[in-house]
Formats: sequence, structure tokens, C-alpha cells
Amino acid sequence: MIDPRILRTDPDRIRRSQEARGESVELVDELVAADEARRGAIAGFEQLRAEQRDLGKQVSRAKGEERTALLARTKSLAADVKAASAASDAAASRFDELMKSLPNLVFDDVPRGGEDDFVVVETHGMPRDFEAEGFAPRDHLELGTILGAIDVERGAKVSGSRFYFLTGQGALLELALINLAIAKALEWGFTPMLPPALVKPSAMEGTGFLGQAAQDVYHLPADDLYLVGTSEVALAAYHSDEILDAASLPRHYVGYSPCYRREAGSYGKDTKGIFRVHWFDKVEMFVYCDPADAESEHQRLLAFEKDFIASLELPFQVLEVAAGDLGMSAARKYDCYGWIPTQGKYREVTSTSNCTEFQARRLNVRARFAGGVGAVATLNGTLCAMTRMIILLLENHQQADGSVHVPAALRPYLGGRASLLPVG
RNA sequence: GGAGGUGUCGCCUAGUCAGGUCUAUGGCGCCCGCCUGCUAAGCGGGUUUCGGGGUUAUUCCCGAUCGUGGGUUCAAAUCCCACCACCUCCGCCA
Repeated sequence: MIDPRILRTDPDRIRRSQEARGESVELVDELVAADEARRGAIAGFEQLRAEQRDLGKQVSRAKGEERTALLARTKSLAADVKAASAASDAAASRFDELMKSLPNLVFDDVPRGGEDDFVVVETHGMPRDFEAEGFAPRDHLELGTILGAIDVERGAKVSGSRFYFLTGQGALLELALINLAIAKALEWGFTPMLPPALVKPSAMEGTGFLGQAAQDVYHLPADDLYLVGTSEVALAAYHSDEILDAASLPRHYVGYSPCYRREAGSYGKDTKGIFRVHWFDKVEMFVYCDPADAESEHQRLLAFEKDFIASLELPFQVLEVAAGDLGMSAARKYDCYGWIPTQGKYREVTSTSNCTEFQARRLNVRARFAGGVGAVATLNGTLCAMTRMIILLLENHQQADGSVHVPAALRPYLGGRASLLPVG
């Protein structure tokens, strides 16, 4: 939720953002009206309540007939107070509901447009020329089979489409990636976290995943719990309803958890292999900071992502995502796209969002700053999404014989081996 | 899942049985000031959070807030109901 005060100071700022997102601009006028109504209702209630309190004191002192007379007056007043209280509650929750439907404010300098209107910020590394090397690259599924690393057939048998098993070297590869990612994050000063993958509705709602993204989320109705699509959800809710010491900011957390996504609406898209799956594991960075530092923290998260991908010797690009393609909670988002040889293009492998105070307001995460108590800013960024990173590693580092070169950074976590070899 | 206990504005705590100056007590911690060569002690003041209003430099006024939500009542920290969290014990389980 954005700061309601902006409605009275700069509603045009919200209009610009809504326009950039391609969302309703009329919502702003509704919000202003609802805010007005809310304040009126509250003022009415407060006045009656003060009267009631005064009369109550008189009653407590009065005796005999005077008391009887006062009781009669205050009895009718009580009904009015009750009605006014209900009216102000209703007006307040109407306003809150509207505010919750409002996505975060996009920064003015975010590129305009939709999914295809991203801006390529940087390009790192060079895709290999397999033709020059004299062989046609195998896709990750074929490599995974040769290496005995990925089993999608049995994944489908056991759990359905878009499920897989990582087996043998594949399982070891994921474990190595986790360890490398956590080791790097520790060097950068992050606190490691193993968060729950099941969360309450408030956590899901607070992080902004129950809006337009709701159909992509698994829900367990028997317990009213949600399966998280990213550990961001639990990490953001970790400090909900808390007032942090400003001196403890910025707080850097790195979480590892499974991620579950229904992938509704992506039927027929990326059906081959493990590019788009209902479950994968991910190491995720999460930051709580002073809103004034959010932009610089965002750049740091992006730098960490780049460092990690580069350490795995993979060619990639950094994109700034256009306003119309931002999630509900992001004010700005950078994606890193890694090169996939058999697709001949760059595909998403990491994503980092600056959510400014949006999630913190909804989850009530505040800090005691010099100017008073206020919402913090939250940011998140992928350090390593396992399935996609495995795809990039297998495809980019494959050799003509089906073996796969292991980047030096990963070797210590793979028992020192320099390549993954086909299994008989 | 069963039984019992606990939940008060940072921490501890008084108040709950007998509803009404509770406008929530006291201590610790913290902040400001005084005193002092410095520190400590001492003394004085302040110290929940949210919302509304007045000023926008500080301050001030009003309403809500005693785990959460309902109910009873003119009036609820206090009485009633439901829920939540934690603790102890029992059962089950990795």
C-alpha cells in the first residue's frame, strides 16, 4: 500500500504511475472521495464518543433522580455512538480496500510499455559459436538425460506435467549451486535463512501476490495456507508488525526455499524440460532498508546477481523491465537474462525488484527513524533459481561428447570435479 | 488432537474476584535538563502505537488502543463468547 498522504499532496503522481502501468486512472478519484468520506465519518464518531465519555463521568458521580435523568440521555446517545462507529469502520475499510488494490508507484524514469518494451542495460560475455566448434548443441533435457541428471518422465509419472526429478549429478549440481550461492551471500554480509514455504493469507496479501497474480498461487483450503512462489513472501513477513531499530538497517537476508507456481495461463509455453515448472528451489536475497537507501540497495542486489552469473561463466544481459510488466509491488525491476544456445536467445534467470515502502506498509514493517516511526523499504533479488541456472550451465558449458565443463567457482562444491560426465 | 495455565503502552509489573476520577500503577532501560573539573550518583521532566485536527521549528488538542474479534452495559483492562499466540502435561509423529 502506498502512503495515503500522497492523495492530498500529489494525486497526479499516482495518476502518472497508473497510466504508465496501463491501470485504472479513475481509481485515483475514487480514492480521494473515499478518503474524504473516511475522515468525515471518523470526525463524526469522535465527537459523539467525547460526549458519551463526558456524560458517563457525570453518571458515575450523580445520585438519585439526577442519575436516572442522565441515564436516559446517555442511553440514546449510546445508540448514536454505535451507529457512528459502524459508519466510520465501514468508511475506513472501504478506503483500505481501495488502497490495497492500488499497485506500487512506478518511478517516473522506468521505461514505458509492456512485456516487450524492456530496455537492455548491459550485455556480458559472448555466446559460444558451436558451429565453429564443429557440433550442434544439445538442449538441457537431452544433456540431462545423457548425464543422468534430470528425469522429467518420472516427474510427470509421480506428480504430473511440469514436474521433474533431479538425479545423481543433477542433484549434486543443485546442492553445489546452493552452497556457492550461500557462501557468496555470507561474504557479502547476508544472514542466511531457511523460511517456511507455507504462509498465511496475510503474508501472501502483504507481499502483493493475491492481486492479479492470485491465479498463479497454490492455496490449501483445508488450512487456509498458501504455498509460496518465492521465499520473498516469508522473508518480507518475517518482520511484519514490528518496529525495527533504524541503526539495524539495512538488513540483508538470504533465504533458500522451494517455490511453487501454478503457471496458470502459460499452457503450451515452455513445455519442454525444466524451464517452466510447478516447483523449483531458489536462493533469494531480501533487504529491509531506509527508503532513502532503496535505490542504491537495488543497485547492489543487481551487482550481486551479475557477480554470481558471471562467476559461472555464463553470457547474459541485464534488462530494465517496462512499467506495464512490473508486478504489483515493484517500483522498478531489473531482470538478468542468460543465453540459451538451443533457443538462440536470452531468457530470464534472475529478477530484482525495488518495492519501496509498498510491502512494508501492507505488512506493517516500520523503523524508528530520526523523523519518527515510518515504513521501511523492501527489496528482493534472485541469487540462484536452480532449474534455470542448471539449464544455463548444461547448455552453455556442454562439450561435443556430451560432458559438461564445470566452472571453477563451482568445483569446490562438487568434490573438485572439473566436468560432469555422461553415465553409461 | 486432549487437559490446564498465561497474555497490561521497549522489558518487568500493579489493577481483573466486587465494571465508573484507570485520563492504566510502580520499577528498569532510554531521552532531555539541572548539579558536577570529567564520569557515576542525586534531583526534575519526558518516554505505546494508530487515526483526525491545529502548526509545520518545537509544542498542542481530540478519538481509539490492556493478545485479536464480537457481545452485555449509560459505562469494559475488569463480566460473557469465539479465536490466536506462548508455556506445562498427555496422546500421536519425522
